[in-house]
Amino acid sequence: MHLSKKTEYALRALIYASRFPEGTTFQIRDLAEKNGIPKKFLELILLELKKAGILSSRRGVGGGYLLARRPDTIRTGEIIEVFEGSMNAGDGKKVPGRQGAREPSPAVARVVAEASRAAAAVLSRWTLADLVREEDEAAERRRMNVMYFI
Amino acid sequence: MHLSKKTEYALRALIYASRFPEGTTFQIRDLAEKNGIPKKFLELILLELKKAGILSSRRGVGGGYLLARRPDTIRTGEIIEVFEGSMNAGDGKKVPGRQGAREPSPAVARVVAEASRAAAAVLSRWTLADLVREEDEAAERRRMNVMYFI
DNA sequence: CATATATCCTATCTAATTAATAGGGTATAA
DNA sequence: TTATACCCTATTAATTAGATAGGATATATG
Repeated sequence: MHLSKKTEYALRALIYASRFPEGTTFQIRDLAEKNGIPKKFLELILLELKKAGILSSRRGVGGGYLLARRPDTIRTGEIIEVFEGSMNAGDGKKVPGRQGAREPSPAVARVVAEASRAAAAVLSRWTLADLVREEDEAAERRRMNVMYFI
Repeated sequence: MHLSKKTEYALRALIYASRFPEGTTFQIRDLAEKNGIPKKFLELILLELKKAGILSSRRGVGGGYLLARRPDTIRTGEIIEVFEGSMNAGDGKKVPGRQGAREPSPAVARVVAEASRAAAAVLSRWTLADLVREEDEAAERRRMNVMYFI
């Protein structure tokens, strides 16, 4: 499964957002600088996350973004769907198609749908809170490894 | 999960190939015409499937392509991997990356890897023989529906 | 109320990837 | 020796992803 840069940036942004105390905002500029993400590109991404009801925002001086809900209620699959479209079948926009082109085989469609559902099931088991915890544990493991080698 | 045109064409081609008696060949031209696939494009695809050990071929007059193995030994995942690359993590070619860019979060990597494995498991359960059977059953269902409406 | 701040919005540009063509080369049966 | 059908490399066209650009709008604060 391949994630686009948009999705990757979105996930990093939301992990970042999760580290702020509930109700306090962060600024795009800081997030962009600290994570090496192009600021203007990040604006578009956060805006989409807002429209999806995952982030909310306050404009003007002292404003910024913040999570719209608690991290343990935001599923990873929900985030990915915003940028990659539904993992499940039948989400595609119908294009006219070239002359002579046939419909994709129903058998293929079914297998793909089943595989997508299997992946979606995993992605909906993991919440943003799990990602943060996992990230902290990975950092801790790295720290222990460094100590081991000294 | 999105399939590229190449993968779609490859799957259609292999379902088509499965319908010929073992050991008999079919021609690119016929396959292309009957399925509305650009012939020259299809050549490239069949060639890749041959290199992957899924098809074999005979050149010259009376030649053509045929399955290299029996349909019930060819897994759907194997076919898809030829064109989409491994479903599992760590298959990407490392690109230098822009200044300031960070590594993708280990937490994200892990979730994606788990989701990919779940999808790959489904795709490796289904064989080409299953696809053909499923397609035939779908056709039969359509036929019954038509009768019902008469 | 002026100003600085920070989000909001739409359009455009560029690079990369995918899809498709093109034009012969090579093996083989008849 | 000829017609057939796969084999191979290169090029072009179309689409999508990634990134920039330039301002519009809302708001806290002096």
